[in-house]
Amino acid sequence: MHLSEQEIQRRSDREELEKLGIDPYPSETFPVNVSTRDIHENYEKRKMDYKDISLAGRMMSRRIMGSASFAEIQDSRGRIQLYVRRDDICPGEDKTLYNTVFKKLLGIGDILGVKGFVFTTQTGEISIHVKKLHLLSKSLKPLPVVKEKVDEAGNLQTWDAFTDHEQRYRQRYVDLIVNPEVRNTFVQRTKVVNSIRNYLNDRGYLEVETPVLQPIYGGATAKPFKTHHNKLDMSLYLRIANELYLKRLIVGGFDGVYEFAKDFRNEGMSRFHNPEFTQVELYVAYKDYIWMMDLVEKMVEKVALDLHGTTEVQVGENVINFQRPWKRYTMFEAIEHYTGVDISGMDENQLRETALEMDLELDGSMGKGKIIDEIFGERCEPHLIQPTFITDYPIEMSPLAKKHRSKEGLVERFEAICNGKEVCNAFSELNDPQDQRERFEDQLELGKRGDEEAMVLDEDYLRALEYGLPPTAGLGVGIDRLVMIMTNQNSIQDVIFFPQMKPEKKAEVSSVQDYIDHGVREELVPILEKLGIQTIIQLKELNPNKLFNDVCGMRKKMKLKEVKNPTLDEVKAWVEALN
RNA sequence: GAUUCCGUAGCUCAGCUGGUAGAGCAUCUCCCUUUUAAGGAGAGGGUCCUGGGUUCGAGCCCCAGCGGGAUCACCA
Repeated sequence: MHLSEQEIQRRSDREELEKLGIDPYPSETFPVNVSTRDIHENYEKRKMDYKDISLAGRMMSRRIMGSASFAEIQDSRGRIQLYVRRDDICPGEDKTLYNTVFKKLLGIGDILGVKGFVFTTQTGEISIHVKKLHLLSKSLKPLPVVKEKVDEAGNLQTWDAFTDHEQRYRQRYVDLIVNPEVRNTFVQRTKVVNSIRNYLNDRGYLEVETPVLQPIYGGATAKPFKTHHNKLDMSLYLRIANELYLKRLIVGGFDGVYEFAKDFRNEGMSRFHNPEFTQVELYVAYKDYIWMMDLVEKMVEKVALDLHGTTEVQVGENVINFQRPWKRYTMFEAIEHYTGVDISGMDENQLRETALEMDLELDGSMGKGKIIDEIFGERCEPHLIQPTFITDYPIEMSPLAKKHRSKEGLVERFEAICNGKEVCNAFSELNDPQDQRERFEDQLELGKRGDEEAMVLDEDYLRALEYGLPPTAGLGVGIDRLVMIMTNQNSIQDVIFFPQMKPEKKAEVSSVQDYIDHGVREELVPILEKLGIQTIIQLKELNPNKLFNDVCGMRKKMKLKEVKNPTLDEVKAWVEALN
């Protein structure tokens, strides 16, 4: 493994610490009695309470000014400045702890425990005057150092920010250490989930768990991930939704169930799509979609209030206001409003023509429902910035929703659209088993026409419906997208800790032992590595005379006086062994 | 999957028409009793993503690949 200069330095610092009898990874607990946030919030009010404090965290900066130093330590809540004076942490004659350990062997990124008292410096910064200093964990990787300053206007300026998306997502731990707003986004994410969970629990709905591995996937139109169970020797699918299982539970007699579900869809990725994502689905017996619209409005309004204390949320250029009531359009009204065309009476051919006139791309597998969905998705959805309910969808695109009580060809379904994207989907659940069977059969037909997302027929679900599903309202809320809006993030990757990425490629590198086994003296290995040789195989292609010269030259350049040069015969042996 | 942009030191980024690689921070050494992104002085640090090609000569030009971003498509 190739180590950078700084990594080698840190490994050597670690060894020096051990030689001084300091365990770089001690096992004893370090008692903490205060957080940085507690100090910042309460010190001014209750100064006497902060005379004997104990705090742990990661050292983020260090400024040495002779026999006194300043450092910043970061815990899970924030940062605070440390004031470390030589004669305080080294009261006796031996000044090693300050001069050697603190000034030389510790570094940015190390996790420290400190004991002392809180005070305010001459420049007015609340700080900890350190009396005792403990190393709790030595960091061997240099941390990207981000400097920040609040200017007179109150704006946060940053220098050398850690911004590379690939590194931030692959090494989220580093992202979290150096970019505090990232941590905050994820705290907010959990608040969104808690807010919804509390809302639903307060109404007496039961949080449940249903299978992730499903023999028949269902509940949505999407392509699944397929896997295999060895002992049962059968195919299983990672769920694309949990809808059908939750409704089985309503059949079983629960009157309100919900689940925060990780769902998996084997489709494209974008800033709105990760292969695994989170939805909360809720089913409530003896209710309909109109009732559910009220619930969504109240619940999401509460989420905004819980997070921000207001119903208004800044999202990109827009301020989105979640205050009830939200606008409501039927799907046909929305299309007419944004395109001027009334499609409510059209058959499939007329719809196809209309869509083509709007320059939309269609393919042969698209039925009536998909075409309408295409028109809506292209011409209406992007315009819907403020939260808006779209109701009464065509029956063809909603195989699990109940027929509309009064409008022919439609179902009792709504979506809430916000910032141009769907954030939830709900309907009065179809509970007529015969109708449901026919809808599944229509889906099979679509599947035969080439629609890869068409649903498959689930006999067990139909059997459950035959026992009788009460009238039920169902809801799915995309948590990732709701969090994106609530936290003003532009990409789903910024609200998922570990978004899916291609694996990092590992460069093939021979180990020192590989070289020794090949007859290369250990002390010569760093020279070969320095010459850019990664694997022993590479030696095969080299001219032994040139390699001999290069090794001797590099030994001189690296000033390795104690290393004996190889002989030409030695080098020839390395190369010939491979040819 | 398509289009397009990007990949240079631990981090952020320069690098001209092709002429053997630079800055700030970080690191190291020395000096220094309270500083506010930054105390002073000095030093070291590079597979210029990878592999081919063109050329006397490639970080730069051409081709292929890998990884990532953005937009579009599919979708939530």
